[in-house]
Parts: sequence; structure tokens; C-alpha cells
Amino acid sequence: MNGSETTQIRSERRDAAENRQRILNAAIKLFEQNDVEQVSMNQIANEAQVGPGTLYRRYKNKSELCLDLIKDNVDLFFDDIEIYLKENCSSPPSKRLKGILSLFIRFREKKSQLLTGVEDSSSTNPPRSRIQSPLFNELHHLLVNLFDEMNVTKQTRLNSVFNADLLLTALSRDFYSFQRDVRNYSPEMILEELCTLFISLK
Amino acid sequence: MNGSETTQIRSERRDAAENRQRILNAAIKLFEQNDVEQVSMNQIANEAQVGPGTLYRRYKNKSELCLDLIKDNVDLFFDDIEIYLKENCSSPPSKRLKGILSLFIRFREKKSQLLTGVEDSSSTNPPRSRIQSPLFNELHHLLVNLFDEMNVTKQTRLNSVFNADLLLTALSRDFYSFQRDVRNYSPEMILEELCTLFISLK
DNA sequence: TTGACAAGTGGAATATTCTCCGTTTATTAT
DNA sequence: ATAATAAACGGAGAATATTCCACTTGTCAA
Repeated sequence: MNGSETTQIRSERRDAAENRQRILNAAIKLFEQNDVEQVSMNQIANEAQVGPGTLYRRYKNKSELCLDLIKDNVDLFFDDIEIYLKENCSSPPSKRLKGILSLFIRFREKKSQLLTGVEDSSSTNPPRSRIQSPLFNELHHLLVNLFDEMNVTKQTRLNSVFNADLLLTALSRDFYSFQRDVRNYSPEMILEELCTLFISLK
Repeated sequence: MNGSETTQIRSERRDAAENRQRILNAAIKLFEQNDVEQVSMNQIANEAQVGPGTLYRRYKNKSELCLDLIKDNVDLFFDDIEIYLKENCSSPPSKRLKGILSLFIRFREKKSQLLTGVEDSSSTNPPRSRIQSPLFNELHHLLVNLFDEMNVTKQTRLNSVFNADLLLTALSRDFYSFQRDVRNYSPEMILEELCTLFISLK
């Protein structure tokens, strides 16, 4: 279906759309050949045959570009979560939390390259904190709700926001791939450790 | 080469020492005037009146430079820890852990600028993980020992290495200053949250 | 003292990021 | 159609990061 609803906002110009597609294609191509981090914005602009200015007009940095590239996947990921939550709405919150973590880790494993790209330059450009991104914000929201539920169930008063922040940090590239690559932990082991720590066995 | 056994590393040349001092002075001066992150290596080289090559020969990046600048402070910090641990060697490990965290947070607050600099570019240059630095490695070691002790005391079998990794991540700039600046938590509150989570009340 | 040579130096060269701005072009109202 | 206009373009170029290497200079041993 096309979004031909009469938006007051002038829709994207045709040539602009073409260029964007060229940029995305170029990025995909280059990302297949080299590590995301190795590919420079210049290379992408070059490959796409647009000037660097054009590229930057559209994407403030590589991170945004990557986000655009996996946007669809992210949407699918959240669909999966929604389905999972519906199917398990009667399970205890701790079980649901674990399920979500598991889904995210699977997602992270599948799309590690691009996901890494998304989180990357967010440390250079905006002030800081890779915790700030649509993807992470939405997850944060889910996690906070689950932690809140757990607090009710278990009669605890843990700080849901703080714990969600930390949990997300543990799932972000820096920490996660350190555990994978340096500590040699498998995704499953990481999941277990996180559950042990965050799903109060307290 | 001479067949003799003198493996002594030729000590730093006099002129090199002078240059290094000039670089450090220049860095201090610039860091006082601007945020650490704003100051470029070039500026430092300029201010110190050495070529960029000379600067890079000594410090692979700003991070290393910062580390050199706070090296003394870091040493003092570890002295404090040692003293603290001696004075409290009979306290339960959980108490000692909290003490160390408190000391580190105080340290972090006092030297936030430079410490931030230390952790900064380490994300760009080497593969990744700001967990890797002499400062953090040494802390990691301490933490692991305390967690191990706690496991014995409390008859648990938590993963000390993993928990130490995560705890350090929570104390690193990204996470810590996010909590401070965005969540508006005080150092004390952060400390409490970390203790709640990591010092098993389980 | 001296000379061999490792250590150290400067800065040109290359690569990247990112901005600025004059020019081009698609769209839309007429 | 056509002109007005906002959007989009592209590339020059400023600021950085980082490397390379031909040249200098302390140091040490004889």
C-alpha cells in the first residue's frame, strides 16, 4: 500500500528518492565486502555517485544510515516481541523478560554487523550514551514495565529504570561483544548470566 | 650488536623527556581551557611546539595522553584502596566491595574530565571495549576477588568475572554520566542501586 | 673525543569527517 | 506550459586524525 494520503508535507522528491536508494544500495554493497566500521562515508558517497554533502544531508552519520538499513528488521523484531508477549501474557513477568532477552540476543546475533553500526558513532556525535536510540528506547520501555510487574509479584522495590538501563547496556555492542569475543561466552551463557543477575532470585 | 648481556633499556633521551614534559604541559593548559573532548591532538602538538608525528610517537591517542596525565592520581587512588582494604580486612566482603565502589565513584567525580578522556578514544582505536585499560584491569581483579569471597561466604555460585565486567561497565563514563546527567541520580544513589543489584541480597 | 646508530624529530602527505554555498531541478499554482 | 520556489545537489575546502620517512641528535663504547 502506498502512503499517498494527502500529507501537507511535500513528499520526497523523485530524484531524491532515487539518490537515497542509490545510497542504500551502495552501503549494502560495501557493507557486504568490508566491516561496517571500515567503510567511510566518503566511500559510500563515492560508490553511490553522490557528493558527500548529499550523503550528509540525508544521514547525519553512519549510525543513522545503518539504522535506515535495518529499520525493517527492527520492525520485524518488535513484531516478534509483541507476538511473544501476547502468547505468554499469563506467564510470570520473569519468564517473559527472559523471553524478550532471548529474542533480542538472537536479533543481535543475526544483525550484529549493522547493529554495531547503529550504536557506533552515536558515541562520537551526540553527547553520549548509546542508550539513546529509538530501538533502545522502545526496549527500555518494555523492560521497565516487566521490572515493575516483577516488583509487584515479588513484593520488591527495585529500581526498574536503573535496572533496565543497565540491562540494555549489557546488551549493547561494547559489553556484549566483549563477552562474546574476549570472554568467549556463548549467547546462551550470556543470557543465563543476565537472568541470574537481573531476574531477582533475590 | 654487542654480545654482552646488558639488556637494560636505554633510558629516555634527554630531549625526548623535555618534549614529553612540554606535551604534558600543553595538554594540561588546553584541558583547563576547554573540554578534554574538544581539544585535538593537533592543537596539543601545536601548543607544545612539536610536530604531530612526535606527539603520536609518544601517545597513540588522546586516551593514552590522559592516562599519563592522571597516572599519579590513579596510583593514589589505588593506594587509598589498599589502605581501605587493610583497615577493613575483617569486614564482610560485601562491605568492602561497597567501600571500593564508593572510593571509585569519589575518584570518578573528582577527575571526571580526564577520566572521561582516558576512556574516550579507546572505543575508536583498538577493536573495542573500554573495559580494557590498566586502570580497569586492576579494578577488575579486585572486584573478582571480592565476588569470589562473597560466593564463599554466602554459599552462592555467581559468576564473578561476568559480574565484575558489568559492574565496571556501570562505572564507566557512558553509563555513569548517563545516570548522572540524564537520570539525574546523585553519586550516592548510583552507589546504592549498584549495591542492591550486585551485592546479593539474594 | 669520536663515530656509529638507535632514538627522536618535524612536517608533508593521505584519509576522513562534515559544512557551506552557489547551482540545478522537481513540483505546483497559475 | 511556465514561472516561482523550495528541495536537493555536489564539490570545494576546513578541521582532524594518523602515517611515513628523510633528517637530526643524544648516547654509549672504544
